[in-house]
Amino acid sequence: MSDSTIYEVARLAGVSIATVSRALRGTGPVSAATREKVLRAVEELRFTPSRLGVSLAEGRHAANGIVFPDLSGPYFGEVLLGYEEVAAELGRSVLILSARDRAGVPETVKDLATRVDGLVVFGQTLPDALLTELAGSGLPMVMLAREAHPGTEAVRSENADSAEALAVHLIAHGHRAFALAGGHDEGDVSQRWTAVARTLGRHGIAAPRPVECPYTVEGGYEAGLELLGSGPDVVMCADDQVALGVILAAEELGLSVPGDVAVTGWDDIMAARHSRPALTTVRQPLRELGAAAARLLDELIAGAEPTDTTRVLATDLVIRASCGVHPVHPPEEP
Amino acid sequence: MSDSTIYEVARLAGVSIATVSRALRGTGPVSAATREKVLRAVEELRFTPSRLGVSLAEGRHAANGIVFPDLSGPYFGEVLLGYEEVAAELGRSVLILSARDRAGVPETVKDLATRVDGLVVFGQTLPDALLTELAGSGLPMVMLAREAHPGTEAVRSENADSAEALAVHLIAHGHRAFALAGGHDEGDVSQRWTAVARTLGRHGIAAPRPVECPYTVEGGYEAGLELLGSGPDVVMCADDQVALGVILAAEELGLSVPGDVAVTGWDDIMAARHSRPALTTVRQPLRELGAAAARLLDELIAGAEPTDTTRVLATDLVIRASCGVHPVHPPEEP
DNA sequence: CTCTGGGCTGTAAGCGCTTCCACTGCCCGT
DNA sequence: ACGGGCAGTGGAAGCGCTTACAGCCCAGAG
Repeated sequence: MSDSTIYEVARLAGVSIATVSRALRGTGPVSAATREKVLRAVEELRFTPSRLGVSLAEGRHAANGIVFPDLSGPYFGEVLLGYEEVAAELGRSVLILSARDRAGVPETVKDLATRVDGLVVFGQTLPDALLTELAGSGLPMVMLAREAHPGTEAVRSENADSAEALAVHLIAHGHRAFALAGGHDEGDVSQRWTAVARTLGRHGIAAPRPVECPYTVEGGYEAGLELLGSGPDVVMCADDQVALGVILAAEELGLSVPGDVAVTGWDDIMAARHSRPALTTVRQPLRELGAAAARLLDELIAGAEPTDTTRVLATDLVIRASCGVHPVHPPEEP
Repeated sequence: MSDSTIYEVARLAGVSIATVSRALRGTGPVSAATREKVLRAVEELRFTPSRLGVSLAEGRHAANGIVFPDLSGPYFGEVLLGYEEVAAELGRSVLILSARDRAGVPETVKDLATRVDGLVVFGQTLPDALLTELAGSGLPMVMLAREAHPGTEAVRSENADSAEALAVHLIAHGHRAFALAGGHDEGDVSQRWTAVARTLGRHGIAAPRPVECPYTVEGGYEAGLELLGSGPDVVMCADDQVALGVILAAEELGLSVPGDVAVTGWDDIMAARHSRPALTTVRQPLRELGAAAARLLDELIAGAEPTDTTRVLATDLVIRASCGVHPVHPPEEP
């Protein structure tokens, strides 16, 4: 952008750059006549202050970053949207970074860190050592979809209670042979599996070991082919994409859902509602998750001390057809 | 980020900042011993050069922006992912801006423009006057999902041919009473409707006026309630979300899809494949769209002159159940 | 033994802006 | 009539870095 600088504006207006700056930001006294001259010059030159100069002088970026894993799908998009919206309201630009190539990630993230006033980090995207280093350097950070790391804040949605409620519901359906699809290494998911295991245990049901798979439709399909061989009553999945994949696998194997096997997801992505059968799942407040992170980050940037606290957002159990047919099934609002 | 500066590194290493800079970037000769000292100091201070300083001195940001409309849904997320991936490969950070609140958009975009080396702009997100001003200021720009604006490059996916193919397919199904859901004001969509109208005309079928609606499930639902009253054979929708909404509306009205009315979408979002019935649609190469935009932008930033050219990416007609039952319907790969 | 040419370093001039400080008038109180 | 105060303004010092440009020293050439 071959933009004009504050010097050209000052020259054209016949004043000093200090006056231009004051006139534009409304800091310090400027006579009406002078302001007028400055504004005219700004108009004529189509001057917009260089963010670089402003940031360097102000010592702040008016921008913050968000780093998320490679995963595609609707989940991150939604959270990102909520995040960007609030950040924009707070006058901050948003830098995104997808930590896909493990190789250069630490450098890339550190570079990102010098472009922003604060950072939101998704789940287990970054190694703990790096988080510690970043937090230690005084970078305001908010963790998303996991517990707070020392020196940060965190927001996640509720896991254990909803998982228990879902398990209880499935048990009430008469399901006894459970299968779990989707690894348990990630913070959020492992909390759910733990709660499920506890709940099943209380009912005298043995908790299965989750079958690891990528959180994609393809991953779910593969896991489904493997799982369904043992003839479970129900497959609980780490997220909706996995569940959709499992349903495809069931179809492939000639099994009816929920007739032969029930399937549940997590997240309530758009496809969950439109799938056949419609997916029983747990709705996460994705936009709110992003929005809350943006607000927390803003507080930290404003000077609040990190409290290592994890905020928990409520979820909704969404009962649809995939977990077993219900006597009454009121239509959803569009 | 209370990071250390190059001065502290220089002092600790006992050299000048110029030497530190040279040692770190490998520009200019530095003795092995000195380099060693510098690296040790960098290590000890955990020094990462401030992007602000570097950019100001280099006169480049190593970052580019992307601005998209308010719309949520899977579409933008996918494109964004493709964009970010390539941008990262090219060593550029990505700033995102959602142009939702019409009020401050010009200022916000201009501010964004001073943070980046180039900009990708989605569809009709920004008024033409603003595009002209930005392009006129020498900002490298790539338009996405629309024709090139003077002074820019553009990438979109193919519209007319696929729309015609889809219309021909529907006619072959025996459908005659067509309805169109989703406004025609946007560049991409209007190209499709034009092609559909032409095709229908060739078959002596009157082309209907598209019913305007937001490109969301809700919008499609409302439009569906309105459209389905006149008993069309088939509803062609501006995108998959609208189509899913129309299907819900049909369900609400007790109509079977595709028995009573066929429905088609556009984009092939994830939900299209899992919906009941599975949606006949046109697959857009979303990631590639974003990736191509990133590469084009990089060329412009590297100094290429804008050619006002629009690249067109091929699409795939995806025939599923929603347009009418087919004798043979091979299962899709997961 | 002097001269020359590199190799290696440091000095300093920006890059575009904000803001502290100093300075000039001018109005007002006394 | 005179000093104080303040609105209005310009000068200049950074903010953290890159990069000419210049200087130094030493080896090899003549």
